[in-house]
Amino acid sequence: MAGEVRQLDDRKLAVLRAIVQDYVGTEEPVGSKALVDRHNLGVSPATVRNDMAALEEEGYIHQPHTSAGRIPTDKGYRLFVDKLAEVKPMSAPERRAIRHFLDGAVDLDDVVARTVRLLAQLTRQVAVVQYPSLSRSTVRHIELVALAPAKVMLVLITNTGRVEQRLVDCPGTVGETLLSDLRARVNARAAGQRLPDVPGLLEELPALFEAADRPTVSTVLATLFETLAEQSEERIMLAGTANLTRFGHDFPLTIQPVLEALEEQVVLLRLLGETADAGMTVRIGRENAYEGLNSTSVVSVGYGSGDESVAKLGVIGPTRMDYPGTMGAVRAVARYVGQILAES
Amino acid sequence: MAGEVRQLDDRKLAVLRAIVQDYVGTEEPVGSKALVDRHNLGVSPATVRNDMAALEEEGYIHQPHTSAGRIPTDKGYRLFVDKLAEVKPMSAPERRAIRHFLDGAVDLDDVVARTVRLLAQLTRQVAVVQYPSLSRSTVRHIELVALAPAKVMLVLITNTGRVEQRLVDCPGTVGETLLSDLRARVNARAAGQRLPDVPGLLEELPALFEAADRPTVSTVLATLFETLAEQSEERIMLAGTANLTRFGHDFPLTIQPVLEALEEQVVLLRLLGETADAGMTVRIGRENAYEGLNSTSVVSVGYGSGDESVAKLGVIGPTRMDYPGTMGAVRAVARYVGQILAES
DNA sequence: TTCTGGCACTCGGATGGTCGGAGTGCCAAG
DNA sequence: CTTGGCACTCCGACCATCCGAGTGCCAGAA
Repeated sequence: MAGEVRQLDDRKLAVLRAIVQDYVGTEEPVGSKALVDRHNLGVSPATVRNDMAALEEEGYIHQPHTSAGRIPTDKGYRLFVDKLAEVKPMSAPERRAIRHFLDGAVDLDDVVARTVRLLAQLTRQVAVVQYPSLSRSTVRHIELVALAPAKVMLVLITNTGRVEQRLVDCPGTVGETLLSDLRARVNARAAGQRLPDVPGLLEELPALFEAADRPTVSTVLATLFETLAEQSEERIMLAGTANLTRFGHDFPLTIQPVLEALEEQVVLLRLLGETADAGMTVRIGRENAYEGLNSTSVVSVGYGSGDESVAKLGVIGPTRMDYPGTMGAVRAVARYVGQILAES
Repeated sequence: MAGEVRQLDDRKLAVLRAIVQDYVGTEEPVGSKALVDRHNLGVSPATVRNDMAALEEEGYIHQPHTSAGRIPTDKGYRLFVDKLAEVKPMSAPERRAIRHFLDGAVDLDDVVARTVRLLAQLTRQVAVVQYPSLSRSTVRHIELVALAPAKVMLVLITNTGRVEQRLVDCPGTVGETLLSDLRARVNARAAGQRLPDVPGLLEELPALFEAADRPTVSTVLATLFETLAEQSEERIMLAGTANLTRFGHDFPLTIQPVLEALEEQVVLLRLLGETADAGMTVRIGRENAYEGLNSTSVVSVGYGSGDESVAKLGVIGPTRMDYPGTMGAVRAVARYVGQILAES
């Protein structure tokens, strides 16, 4: 008995899978007849209809009008993603192309720019790439440059290639001796350390200097700490917004909030922030906290130079997207970006 | 006689001006009756109709369908901009708001980001701001940092606050003495100079070093020259794409090419590049070289810290835009950005 | 000569009715 | 439990009609 119930459920799942696949392909509600024609489920349309009724009862699919085909609901897509779909790996030529395209990058900006374009092209959707975040990076070098008697430029270089600079107005004239002394000490302690740990390591540094120099040292360090902490400096790059126009022909109403969301770095950062550190995150329709993205899905994943993720990237598309393909592309790109970062 | 002809022409121009204003306001073809109702031209609809016929004959306006109102053509807008419209100055509160909003910026990225958002908000259109170009800037400081025995990081800081960094792989180990010597000499010659002039000034620098060090010096200099020359590093920031959705309700067909154009930095750079160095440039519809922007107008202007323009900014909107207001906003923002840059 | 009121005409867009077909739900039989 | 049959629903396309805004032109007034 249990076996037969199981059998039934399997078929219902197969029907759901078929509905999702067809709908993603055609963008039109799919009916029972079309289903049996296109997929060789070994049953008749009438049977499929019964299954559909059950699936609808459970909230996995839904019909826009009484006598129309069915459309997957968010819940339906969710089940599809969780249970029915397998991430589609990139083909060998695709992998080569990714590799080749990313290999040409000359600096971090370029890596990010190439990545985001590549992702947009591969998925034909909107791609988002976050710059390696400061908080996960380590210090490669901290440079202090005297620009004027009381002006120092502070340059922070991270292992991910990110460079941040700040102008420091010092309370008094800054001698070259003091500056190189400070530079040496700061680097000795901070180099190789994770950014958030640095303030702790430099805490008693002013005490090591002569009283006269302490204000200057403190000022410089304060600016450094600010720079380290500045989460607001999280940056993001975007590409493929033109793909939004393919979202369906009813879209004028739905494209505007999406574009607005994409302009708000804060929204995007939060979006990516919700990505799990390991594994891929898929947020479908209403699962997105931000209202403007209620009819879109977000596929995101962390990437990093080592095992650890230093930032996130992802794509944003209609809920009716090709999940296996998209997930495959996102995963592959994330992996290669990680490799590139590790090499540089 | 001549006086009477003149009179006629003046009225026709007034009619054209009225048509442009009404059409920009309502987004609907404007008929003769509506015109005389809304503007107090002292004549009857029939007279206006005659003038309209003449204007159409001349190609300044056009009717989409036989029995519809008139719409200005690109040529009509051009005449309007050249002869009939006056740039609308910003009101005092608006100017204060601009000033205040831009004053909060902490670094160059922030200035550009704020500017572009501000411009998008003021004009309710798509805004574009080019980063101060390297070729117009001068060197503030060049820093050399040893990262590894044979790896040097080169950091170029310009007077506009731009920072460029490059990794240099040197042919051999680089001693600290050599590095500081090189740093001192380079800065002594290059500081304060315009970027394109720098290579010339450093040309015989290798000759001043010992033979053993020359390969290293040359390598570093080569990278520096590359960085200086890298026009491709021209960067641009964009905001307000969501405003595209207001372009009219027929827009699905027209929004896509625009979005595509906006994604191509190259297109945008060329667009801004065509801006006259002094004064404001307005390109209307077909006047834009890029095909995707054939139904948009671009208002752009140079900005700079001194009298000289170091970069361009502008907005992109439908040909049916509020030219006086847009031009006013663009001019005002450019002026204030210039001031901000001059101060920092 | 220039402007004006009148008039016939055009044509786009809205309204509403009809019709076909895709798709459904249900039922009775296999 | 599956299947074929059947009645039913209802969307969307198609078509005809109609209304009104707007035009061009003309004859008369200023």
